[in-house]
Amino acid sequence: MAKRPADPTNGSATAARQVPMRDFSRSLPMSLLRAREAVMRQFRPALREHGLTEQQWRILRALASIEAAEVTELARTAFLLGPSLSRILRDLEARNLIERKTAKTDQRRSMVSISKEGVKLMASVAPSSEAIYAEITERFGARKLAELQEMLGELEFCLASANARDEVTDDA
Amino acid sequence: MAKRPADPTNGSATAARQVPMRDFSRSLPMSLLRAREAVMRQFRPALREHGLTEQQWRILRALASIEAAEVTELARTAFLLGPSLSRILRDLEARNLIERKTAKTDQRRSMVSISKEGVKLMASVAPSSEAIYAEITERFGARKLAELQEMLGELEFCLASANARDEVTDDA
DNA sequence: CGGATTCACTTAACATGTTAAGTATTTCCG
DNA sequence: CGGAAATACTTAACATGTTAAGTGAATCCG
Repeated sequence: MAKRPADPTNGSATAARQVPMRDFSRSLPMSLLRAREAVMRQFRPALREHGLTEQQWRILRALASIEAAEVTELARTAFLLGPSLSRILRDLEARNLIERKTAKTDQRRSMVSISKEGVKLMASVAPSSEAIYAEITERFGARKLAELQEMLGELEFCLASANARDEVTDDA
Repeated sequence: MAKRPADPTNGSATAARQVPMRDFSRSLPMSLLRAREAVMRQFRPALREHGLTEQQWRILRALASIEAAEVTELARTAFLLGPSLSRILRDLEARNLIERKTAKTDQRRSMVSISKEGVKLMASVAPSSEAIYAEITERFGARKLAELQEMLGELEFCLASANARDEVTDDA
């Protein structure tokens, strides 16, 4: 097994047709997607062993660091859309990994927090998670990793402002 | 609107509980996820105008550059899993954007190619797609973009070999 | 006060991601 | 030749991504 990137079908012999365009495999979205997938492939097995998906793990991690949070705030922190979060919270609550109670001052808001069981589960996963992260850091190089994260942050930032401009154009 | 990263709830006042761990928002998977999302957010509206999802667009692009391909080959090129690709091809075929015919030498294989309509659709989307890519390049800087892609490629590469090792360990 | 808005979610609906199982075909090999 | 194993998909099942619509509670204002 273990397919290498050296397969004949992807050779350079495929002439561009009508639309030149950047070589597909080198587009930025593809690069980001593949890099992320390569990283997550390292983590998924460990999470799976504990019955957690990547997103559930994100939520638990977020909750563990901020004590309690409203759903909207949690969505922003864990970078999930509302509907996804709604479903996942329902499931995590059913598994007793989180707790919810509606805020007293505002009945619309619901405060989410990690449960004792949730903390315990986190504690059991964290070591392997950290080990995997450490291995990635070692393989790729700590300095390069920091550089990469820096660049990713800049990319995000300079595209975020592009959206703000769109909002201005919207008020026609 | 246009929420800035400066919200009080994420302040530095939240003491770590029991599991220190890296600050959540700075984990590599999150950085990659957010960067990619920032990029795709630029493209999605244009694709949507033409009734295409990101994945459908990936497939059309891949097909346009390689003439005809087997499903497995296409999956590798467009970086999609088999089941996803199966569904999408079914839909694209129903919309007459692609064509399929089983290979003569091997009845299991099916050769996929882009249809005349598919080419036409691509031609109508490509300009705005290229324009968006150009704007991203300008905002972020062409040189930095190249550097970023280089690093992403390296990351992918050095993690790919990690899997090969796992396979060796599997044969117990 | 009270209807219109806004807000904080939740549901719904459809598309994809992910893993496992199923199907048909081909190849291996005894 | 013929059954076991491998191959190339496809289906199934469940979880998430994404957009739109729905619901109940708070707020704005007239």
